[in-house]
Amino acid sequence: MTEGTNPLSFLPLTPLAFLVLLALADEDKHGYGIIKEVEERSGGQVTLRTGTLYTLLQRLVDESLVEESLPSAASRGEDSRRRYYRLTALGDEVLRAEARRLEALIGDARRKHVLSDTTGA
Amino acid sequence: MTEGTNPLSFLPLTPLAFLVLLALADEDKHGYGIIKEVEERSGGQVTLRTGTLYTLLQRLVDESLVEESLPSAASRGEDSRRRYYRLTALGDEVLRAEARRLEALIGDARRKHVLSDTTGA
DNA sequence: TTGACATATTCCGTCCAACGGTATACCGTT
DNA sequence: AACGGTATACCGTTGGACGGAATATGTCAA
Repeated sequence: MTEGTNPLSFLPLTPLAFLVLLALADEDKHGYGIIKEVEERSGGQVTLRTGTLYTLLQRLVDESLVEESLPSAASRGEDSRRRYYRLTALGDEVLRAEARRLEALIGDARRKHVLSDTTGA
Repeated sequence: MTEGTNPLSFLPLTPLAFLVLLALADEDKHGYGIIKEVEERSGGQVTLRTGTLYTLLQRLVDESLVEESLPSAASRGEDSRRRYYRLTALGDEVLRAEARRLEALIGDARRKHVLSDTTGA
């Protein structure tokens, strides 16, 4: 790995990379499934084209944030063309680190009254 | 403006664009000041080079998210080389929209146990 | 008043992620 | 076998970010 294994060295993630890692956080998914999840989750606002997703996915594999996984028992019998991906331990750490970074920025935004303040402070 | 005035059409912002708009949220700043704020706010983690910042700033001006502002009364007497920038009404809307988008994603991350859950749910 | 250093902006070449679309192929249904 | 939906791969182009050099002004001290 050319970037070392320090999660912080991967930040900030591109918006799309964050979306993809987040989509893989709860369960392994195949490429097309990721496209669907991202589009639905954004309320159809973000349209993730195939050219974008598959090259991004390959990049994430190259960076060891994601790895291909053999179809699980649960997915056996499904479309054989599907290639499943899952987060690596490093990918999971990077996702958490980015989520914390964004959480801190949201806090800043609140302090600057960019967002309504839920705490009443 | 080539992109219309719908704030949602600007999303997602690049991580750097979000950082810069957020830096301008509370008060007008000059380029170098933005660089310092972003670096300090990230704990020295993000190093914003001049080439990156000034070209980004110009792009934001072209997109009508930011505009140059004459030095305010408060800043008069300061370094005359400084060029001050402020959010436009559109820029403010875009910043808010992006903050809300990120807030929603942070919620997803919590639901997926990527982040610790502050609500106890 | 000149020298040194920090501040501040501009400009340039390179790199790479994202974009948009096409090609290919397999799936299920009719 | 033909069709629409699913699924991945490939490719040329664009544009934001990168890294640094160039330029110039401000400040302060000797």
